[in-house]
Amino acid sequence: MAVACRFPSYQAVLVKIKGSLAGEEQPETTSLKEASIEYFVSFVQIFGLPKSVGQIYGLLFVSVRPLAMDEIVEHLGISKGSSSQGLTLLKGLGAVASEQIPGDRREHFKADINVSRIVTHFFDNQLQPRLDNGESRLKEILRLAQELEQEEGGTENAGVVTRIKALQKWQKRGMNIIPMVIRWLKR
Amino acid sequence: MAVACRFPSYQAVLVKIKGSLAGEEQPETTSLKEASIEYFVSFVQIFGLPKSVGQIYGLLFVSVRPLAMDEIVEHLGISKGSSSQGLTLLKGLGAVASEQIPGDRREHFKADINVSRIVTHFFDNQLQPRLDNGESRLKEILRLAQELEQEEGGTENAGVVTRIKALQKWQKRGMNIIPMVIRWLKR
DNA sequence: TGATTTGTTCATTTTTATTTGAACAAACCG
DNA sequence: CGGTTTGTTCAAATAAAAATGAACAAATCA
Repeated sequence: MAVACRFPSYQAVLVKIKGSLAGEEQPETTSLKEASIEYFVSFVQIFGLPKSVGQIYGLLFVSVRPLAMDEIVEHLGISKGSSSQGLTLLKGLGAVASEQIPGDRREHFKADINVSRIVTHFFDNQLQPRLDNGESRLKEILRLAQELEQEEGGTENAGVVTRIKALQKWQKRGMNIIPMVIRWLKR
Repeated sequence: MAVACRFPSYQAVLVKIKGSLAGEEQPETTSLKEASIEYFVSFVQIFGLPKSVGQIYGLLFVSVRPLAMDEIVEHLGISKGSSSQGLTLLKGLGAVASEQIPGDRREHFKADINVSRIVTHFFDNQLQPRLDNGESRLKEILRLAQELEQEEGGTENAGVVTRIKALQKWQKRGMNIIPMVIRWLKR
């Protein structure tokens, strides 16, 4: 499974236009459950997460009591496999917690709205490692560029080297801003 | 085309393991061009952008002079269509600029490393509108929950209403942090 | 212990996104 | 003008991601 921040796809706009011309009807009234699911589906899609993950969270978010997996499957009409994978992911993010209900063997899930924890988890586990990896790769790129500059003895590559060094500064800046944002969220 | 922040996909890990067992060989030496392309491909994929966009930017980033579209097509072995669409996207992000070279009719492209402008553009055009939309949707969700609470007269939904209000606070926080980050990047 | 319930895994299917390339338009050239 | 170069668009092909569901394992029960 994968997390990202998304733009609408190349041809998505065209599809939308065609859809509205074809006269797609939207339901006039929306229930709380439907509204919540829709909201979280589009939210998780910003981060490139599967729709099913948003559906599950949206359902749990407006549920008055924790739900068992088979209840989620039934409410959403998704497969057991998707539920299991989606819940595993959401637990991993710290976005849902599970508890036992006396006299019921099933695991029961509820939405956790500790956004600060979720974001921190995302930054630490997803963003930070990528930035760390990027740092060492940039070093290698700089090395290659400087090598070329020497070999050729020319000034042609000087601009490239400067550009790489500028990017390194931005890389560092990016890494510095993460703990700042986390601190601000926890405040 | 669509932008997001990505996790690796559900089955991606398995594929990796299979690959290493099959003994995929990596080239021992990497050129500057290759290293730069790889770097930016994985970078843009964090944001859910197509690989071709990263390839194009990576190539332009280490090019000593601006390149015409047919040169990009030739270097990368991608189609004219992908180049055109990718360059349009990158121009839209403010990540590449184009210029005319005297005596040559073709448009020439070069990488722009004004990261602050790119990030600002992303926040303003992608993130902010989504958050604005989210705000009004949350209001509707709250209304529906309060309606239910009244109808049933019960206290069952009280927890849900509280949860929605908590989420609204986080929504506001999210919207506040954007200008802060932008200001910090511009500093 | 054997039957039943609960939950996970992963090959296959389905859905969605990206790339291609041919058709087209627009600008330039002689 | 007609021919050529440059660049865009979009239907179709390809590639990638997500969902399904059957097979399996593990826990509980009677």
